[in-house]
Amino acid sequence: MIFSLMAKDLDSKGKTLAAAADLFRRQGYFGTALQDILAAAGSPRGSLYFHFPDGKEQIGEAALKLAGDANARAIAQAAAASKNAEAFLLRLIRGMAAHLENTGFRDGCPIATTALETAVHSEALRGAARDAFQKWETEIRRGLERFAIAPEDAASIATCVLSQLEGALLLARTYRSLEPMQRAERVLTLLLRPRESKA
Amino acid sequence: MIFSLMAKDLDSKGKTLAAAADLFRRQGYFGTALQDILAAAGSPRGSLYFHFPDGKEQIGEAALKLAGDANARAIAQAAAASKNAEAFLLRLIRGMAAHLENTGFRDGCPIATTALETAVHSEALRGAARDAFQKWETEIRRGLERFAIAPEDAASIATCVLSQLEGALLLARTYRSLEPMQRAERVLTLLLRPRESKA
Amino acid sequence: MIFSLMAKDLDSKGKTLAAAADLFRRQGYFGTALQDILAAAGSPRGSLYFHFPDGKEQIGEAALKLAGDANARAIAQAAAASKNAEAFLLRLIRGMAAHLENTGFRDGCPIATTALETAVHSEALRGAARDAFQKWETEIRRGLERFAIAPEDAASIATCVLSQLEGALLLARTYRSLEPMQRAERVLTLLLRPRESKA
Amino acid sequence: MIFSLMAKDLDSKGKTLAAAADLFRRQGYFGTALQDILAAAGSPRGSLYFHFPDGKEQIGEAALKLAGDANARAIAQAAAASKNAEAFLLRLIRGMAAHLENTGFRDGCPIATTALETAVHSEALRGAARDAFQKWETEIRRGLERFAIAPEDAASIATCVLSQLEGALLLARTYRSLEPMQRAERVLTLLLRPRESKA
DNA sequence: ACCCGCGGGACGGCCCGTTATT
DNA sequence: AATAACGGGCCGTCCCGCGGGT
Repeated sequence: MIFSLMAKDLDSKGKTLAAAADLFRRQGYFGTALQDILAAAGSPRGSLYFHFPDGKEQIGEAALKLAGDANARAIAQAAAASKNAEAFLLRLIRGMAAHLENTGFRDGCPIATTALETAVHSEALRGAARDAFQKWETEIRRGLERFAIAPEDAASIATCVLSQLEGALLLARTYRSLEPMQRAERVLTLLLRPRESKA
Repeated sequence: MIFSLMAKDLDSKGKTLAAAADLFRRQGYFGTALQDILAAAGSPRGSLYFHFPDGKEQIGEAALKLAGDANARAIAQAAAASKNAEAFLLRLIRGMAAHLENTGFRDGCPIATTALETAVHSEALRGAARDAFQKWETEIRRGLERFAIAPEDAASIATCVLSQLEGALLLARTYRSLEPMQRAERVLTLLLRPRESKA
Repeated sequence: MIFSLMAKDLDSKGKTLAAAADLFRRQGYFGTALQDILAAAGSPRGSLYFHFPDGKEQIGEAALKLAGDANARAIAQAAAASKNAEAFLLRLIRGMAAHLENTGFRDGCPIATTALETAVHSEALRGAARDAFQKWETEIRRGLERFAIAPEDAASIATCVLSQLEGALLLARTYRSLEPMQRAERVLTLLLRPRESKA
Repeated sequence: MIFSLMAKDLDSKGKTLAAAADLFRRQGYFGTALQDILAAAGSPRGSLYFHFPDGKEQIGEAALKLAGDANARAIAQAAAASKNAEAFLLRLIRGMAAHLENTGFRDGCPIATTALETAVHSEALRGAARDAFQKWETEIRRGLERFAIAPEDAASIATCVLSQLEGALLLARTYRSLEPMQRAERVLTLLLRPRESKA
């Protein structure tokens, strides 16, 4: 059966992965011990090596991909549920702000911490982080194009939107305050204004 | 003499601190071992706990403060050297982009990595990161006010500018590409436009 | 059919055993992981405990027996192919020297390493090693008796011959040089001289 | 004070080393865990990495050197205490046999096991084992020359003597019997006979 | 009935951040 | 203020059963 297979898969590998993604998001990559992941997932130590023969790095890669894909889907859904570009972007940032607040400022971006930690240490993890960010950018761009943003603008705006979101998340988490998130809304709005003739 | 004192101080404590700040910037807090710092500074092992009785956390705090203050000064100087607000903000981001490129995308923000890593682990380090970011915001705000930006706008714009810079640095480092930095310039320009009536 | 049975057996159990014997010879018992054996034999993991319910120790025992019997047969063949006692012993040591050289000094005695490693750890493996060595001694003794060596001398000489061979193999492997093997030939020759009146 | 310093040194590093040499002799290199060594020496875990920064391999090297040098000295002393060549060689083998018996066949050659185990795994350990064996050969040769053995013969005889000793030790340990040691005496005696004209 | 993918505890060695001694 | 030593804990992986497939 499909369901039992999925359930089975999620009991062993998927559960570990979900726990890993969660912990990497909160504590970062180096700040999370494999022990923590196993304890959170309720998995024994040895089975980990079976599913992830390359060890922690492979878990990190898979966790980044998992979180990246989940977020990409969420972005696409936000676009589909919004009736204009501004609503779309505001939905994104407000969703993040709400999640941040709900977790007591513990759950920030699931990629950023690991990306920064491993930018120099591991090419594989940097690559996984890059893929995740790029997927997000792509989804934001697609969402914008949905609302008739000119394609030549959408890509550039998407990058700025993502930068702003990431920066605001970083500050909000560090300040333990939603103010950076709220102020960031202004930027999102400004970015959607028709670009003036550049002289 | 002031100079000899500084030199002397920089031989023992300051040198260690400079090395720590550098390594934390590139490798993050948990990714940097005390051994690495000692090796980079050429300091002997035992003397570390003479200068920093509270251990690694204290070194981290001091390193964050060092890097934070240095950057705050650089922001103030950028403001002083610019003839209008746009030039000021562009100088900031272009300076960062140049540094990033010059170090092969190794030197990103000296605070962000440690801030994210320790947001949950250490209240002291989160506090030090917060202080650094806030000093930067303050300096950016002051720079903007220098160019007649309305005080009630300057604070908000400063937060957005810092968010955008941080986010762009994160993406640029992860992508190993300056494109996010270049695209971020648009945001900085947009933020300086006179705010329209919000209807 | 005998052949298909052998082939079948050698595909599953015998293949694993052959790989084990090979690896134990080169890397020793503790230096060889079950994983290495499985990888070399191309066998799956779980089937191992079907053939060897007692685990690694049982594999070690079987591998020692396999290598011991093969070598015993080789000794008997060497005796049969030689026309006098000296030729017999020289054939033995030169065969070993050639094999050592052909494998880049990797293939030494297939028993010695495991025998020494497990002399204290496992009574079963020490027993298997003892059986192998004793079979060799017996075959050497028989070979000598074939050439009219007095039975009361043959047993003693056989022990000395085996000791000399083993010691020379050890030194040759450690030195990565055939010189100990060549020098050992002298001992083999001396042992065959008629024993003088010990007066 | 020199003595207290020596005692101090032997309490930390030397004690660990002595325990390591002992355990490697009995259980082999891979069969001995660092934990075993530390437990036997009563040393704490972390100090090991201080004294031996390169880890187990470095301990192995040092232990092989320690045992090798001690044995080389013992050989020289045996030569000095003997009144002819035969007495010298018999003293060697009988001393080893006595030690073997006294330890219940647990203490064999302190080098051989590790030498065979690591012949393929570690170049450093193979080198250390080689050095030890060569020192022994040299001491045996010197001892023989003391008793007017022709220099061109002494080296060759020394190699054969060492081979015979090592092989006999291997068999004796595996058989748990002194017989191979006793029979080896014959070889030592034969080796000292004047070499005949080789025609 | 034979086989094997998957999962499970247990150490193995390494190294980290730290403290007494001097 | 620097050498010497210290436990703790991390990651890897080792050797081993339990259930489903064929």
